[in-house]
Amino acid sequence: MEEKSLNFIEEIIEEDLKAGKYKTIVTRFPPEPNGYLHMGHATSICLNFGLSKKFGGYTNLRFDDTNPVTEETEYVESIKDDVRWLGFEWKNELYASDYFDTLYGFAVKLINKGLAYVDDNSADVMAKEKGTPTEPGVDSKFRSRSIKENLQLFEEMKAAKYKDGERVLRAKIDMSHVNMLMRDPVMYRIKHAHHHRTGDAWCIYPLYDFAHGQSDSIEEVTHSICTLEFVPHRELYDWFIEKLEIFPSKQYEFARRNLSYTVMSKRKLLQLVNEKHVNGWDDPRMPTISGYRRRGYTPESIRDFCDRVGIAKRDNVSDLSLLEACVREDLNKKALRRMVVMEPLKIVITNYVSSESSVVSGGEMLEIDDNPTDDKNDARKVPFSKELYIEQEDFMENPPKKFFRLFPGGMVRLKGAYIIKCDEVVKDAAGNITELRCSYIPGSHSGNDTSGIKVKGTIHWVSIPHAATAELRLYDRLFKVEDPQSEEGDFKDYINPDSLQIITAYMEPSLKDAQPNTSYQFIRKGYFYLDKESTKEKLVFNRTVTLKDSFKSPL
RNA sequence: UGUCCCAUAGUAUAAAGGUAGUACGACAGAUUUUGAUUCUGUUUGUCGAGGUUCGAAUCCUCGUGGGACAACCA
Repeated sequence: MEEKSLNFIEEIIEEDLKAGKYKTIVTRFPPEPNGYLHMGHATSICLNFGLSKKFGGYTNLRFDDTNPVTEETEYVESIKDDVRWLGFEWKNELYASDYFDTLYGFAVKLINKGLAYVDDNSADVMAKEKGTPTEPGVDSKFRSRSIKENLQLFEEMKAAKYKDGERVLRAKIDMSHVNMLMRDPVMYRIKHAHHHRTGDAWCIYPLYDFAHGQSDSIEEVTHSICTLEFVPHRELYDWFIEKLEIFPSKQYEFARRNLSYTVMSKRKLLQLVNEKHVNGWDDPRMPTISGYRRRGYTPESIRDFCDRVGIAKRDNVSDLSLLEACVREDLNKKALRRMVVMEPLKIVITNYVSSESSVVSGGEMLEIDDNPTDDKNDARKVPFSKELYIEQEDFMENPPKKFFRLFPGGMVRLKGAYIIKCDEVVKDAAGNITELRCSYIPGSHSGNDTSGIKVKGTIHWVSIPHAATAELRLYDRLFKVEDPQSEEGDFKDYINPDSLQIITAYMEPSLKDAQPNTSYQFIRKGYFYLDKESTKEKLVFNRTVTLKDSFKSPL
């Protein structure tokens, strides 16, 4: 068996295990519940859960809920749904807020060690004293407070004696440290805000740097994996763990996953939602997991995508076409084939007379495969009649060379039915084509063709008297440019105004019973999936992705 | 004019000092009752300059380019 090469994190883990550093590895997926999960999170989820699965161990789901003003239970629920949907099971469901007591104790410990102090300065003053990346900062005048005074003030902060912003607790490290994060970072701030889980029990909340690593340590996370922007935090992460003398979790960073023709930061996605450029977090155009789910992507295809893309430490923008290739590959195996006409052109088969044994009025029932790539050979019945719709684009009055479809005097096969010939083009007074009059070749019945005629093209069709209708939502890329965030100006200037097109289509009647959570391939058109807004009376389908189309229109 | 991270086909990712490979894309052809699928083939790459070495994508130095860092966000 061929061994797949390891990525750099897998290599680290393998070495750690070989060296006996850990008996078993523990990872965690630590979202802040302040938005919906997107494809970047999917990468992180696949990585973290994949690692513990591969090397033995487990993964916790931990909500990094240390900022009560941005976090909501709605987000917690959606995050859990998304992780489950992707196919992963966490060992423990945990919250940073579970550790507020412990964290408070850690802070007291540092004060007692003379490694933390209460600062009364305003945020402005502190920012000024902090210096810049090239200039050292200066010590706060409160830096030398006694341990006793710090202890008392910190307790008073907790006891709601002060207003927001009046005081903070800072680590005492080094105001001229080359790493800005080591210049006495704030550990606790006062926020008289309602927390989604702890309610009003607290009015001081730890900041990321005094919560994340500590939570990792409490859970004995062995490999704490995050994205590259946290590289400068690692030094502080290690400092707190060392001074607190707690379990030495280790942080490793990889490059955030970007996708072409979209944006991938919660802040930007939130803007798209709030400013109504899309219809909510699960709008099928969004790169959110819930958006992809609603659009008809499968968890398998997203996992496959994450797998194929891999991880590394350099900035990247993955090709949307790879994601699309992944869904197509998965859906090609699973999707039921159906015929749907999106831009109808009426044809009348002048010489067609329904057989006497016909089970449908004015026509006959034909049996057509559900999925030719499948050896189950399931099929459904499709009514055929004298009046049909075909796609407008499947007919050209003056066809170029290599046009395999219908044209005056030309022949095509109707999928699963007969070969027809176009005899006459009917136009209205304005010269628009309103109808085609065709004749069928009697011996050309699908499956037992005795006509001896070979045609180059096969097109799909729908019987007009039997057709059902549905709304089709056709999605295109959300942005006009590959990497909207690296363009000049506001990323929203690059929104694709045509990212959603809504049409009414004519469907073969079997689709009246279309099921939710089922992918259909509308033959020659793409993969479709019932939307959550669909009803019995009005069917609504989302186009998951088009079929690959190598037909080059000569125009 | 600081510190840190990064640099391999168009994109993404391998090659742990020893033949630069894979996937997607693009292009061409075969098959096809979906111009789909499937199959075959083609295309394109180690940021630059030095150094170490029998041998460098890999190690070192200096450049160049991109990114991160000055929130009481995460």
